Amino acid sequence: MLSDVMEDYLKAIYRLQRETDDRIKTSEIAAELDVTSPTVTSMLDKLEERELVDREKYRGVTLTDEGETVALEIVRHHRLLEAYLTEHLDYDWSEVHAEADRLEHHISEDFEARVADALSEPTVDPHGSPIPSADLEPPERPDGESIAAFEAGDVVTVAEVADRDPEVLSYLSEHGVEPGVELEILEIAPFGMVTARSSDADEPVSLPESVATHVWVAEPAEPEL
Amino acid sequence: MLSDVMEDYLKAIYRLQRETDDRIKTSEIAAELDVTSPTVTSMLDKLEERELVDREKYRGVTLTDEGETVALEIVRHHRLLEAYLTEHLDYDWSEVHAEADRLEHHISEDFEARVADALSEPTVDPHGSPIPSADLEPPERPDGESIAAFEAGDVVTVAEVADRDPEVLSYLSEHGVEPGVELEILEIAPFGMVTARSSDADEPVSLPESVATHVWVAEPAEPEL
DNA sequence: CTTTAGGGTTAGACGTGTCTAAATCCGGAC
DNA sequence: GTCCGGATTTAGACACGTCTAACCCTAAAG
Repeated sequence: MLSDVMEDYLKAIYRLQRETDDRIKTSEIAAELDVTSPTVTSMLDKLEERELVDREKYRGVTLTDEGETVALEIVRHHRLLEAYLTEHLDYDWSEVHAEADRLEHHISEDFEARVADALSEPTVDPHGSPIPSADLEPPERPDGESIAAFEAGDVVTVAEVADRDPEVLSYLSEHGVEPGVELEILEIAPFGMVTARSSDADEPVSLPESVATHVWVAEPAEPEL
Repeated sequence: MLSDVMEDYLKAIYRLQRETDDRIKTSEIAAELDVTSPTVTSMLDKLEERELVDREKYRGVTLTDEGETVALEIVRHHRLLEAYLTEHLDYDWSEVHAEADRLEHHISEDFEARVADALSEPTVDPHGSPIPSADLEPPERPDGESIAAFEAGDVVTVAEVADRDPEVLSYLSEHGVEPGVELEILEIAPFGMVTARSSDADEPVSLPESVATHVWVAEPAEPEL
């Protein structure tokens, strides 16, 4: 049996691994979870002991298959909960993250199944992030691009908004930037700020680079399913 | 901020207080929570420190008003969750206790409000237990009687089934003993076993005293609401 | 009033997860 | 090839919640 905290570390490593594709360093995990480096080191000792991570001292960790499975289970819980909260309890997609973070460790397999069933086995959460399937097979990396990679004049469809800050999300929500909308890129400023017009808003919206890189678009020739 | 564990102690004391109406002894709490007496003593130190319980060393505790409010909040969470799970996620009333026990500490006030709203502010949970109101005022003790207090020939309406063992509950459920049904008392055996016929089952059912005392009936002349 | 059985509390330990301070390692700069 | 700065790990402490063993209080029996 794993503690909630261990699950949080595995989830954090999983997320970082998705982003960087490299060994994950102590300090990255520390930043992600808002703890100090020695705390991370001691937890990595325990996770290595349990063969949930592969470790090279001083050079970071990667998840073992078993560690990845645990992480996927938590991510599945998290995203199913987010989807359920928006669909059935009237939450806005910008609000669900914190609630899901608190509940994800405490639901039973039975609960998970009933929620998945109530939602007809959804494949993406309200942010457009893929929900791991019930068998917890590692999903394909669905490679899209951030809107920061496009140019003025391009028109793209938002697939995923990969931010977790509710302030940012609620701003995006209010300005028509959410999964499914079309965005016409109006300008990419030299310092990375993206200005775009949403099919879902009257006024254009400008996003600093740090936010724009979290707004993802599926590959160009992706037909609607 | 209180820990989950502290909340569990307060909930346990609250429940015991409802039953016995007396100072609650260390050993009772220990039995309720399945921990040892010294563990309870040290937790009582902390709860007293925070003025959540009134304590007389060697003679037990009672909840302070503040402690009772915390307990009511947890009980409200628990019972709302039970109601929600049966109403919206297709759980049987005999299965919901364990799930609610795990979730009750981890839902936000917002979540609580949305669930209550989705259920239209319910006043009883699926076991017939009263759900504390949102203002957390201590509810009246709704004094009913256990079916063990009746005699052969009496016909009563089940108001509450105050057991938490899922095995017992599922047995009762299968034999037609649940809140709302009518029970014709057929026999009270000398050792306390109650045999009754449910309006909701073909065969009579016999309940040992330990179970029968958990099946409650509202006061005699209670009109249906 | 005294004794005593049984429950309550104290003492001391342990595992978890966290911290700060100190020591140590790695890798890039020169 | 050596050195140094920044990151990592080690060392040691602490709060929490739990335990066992030992001690002590209360209340009931006589």
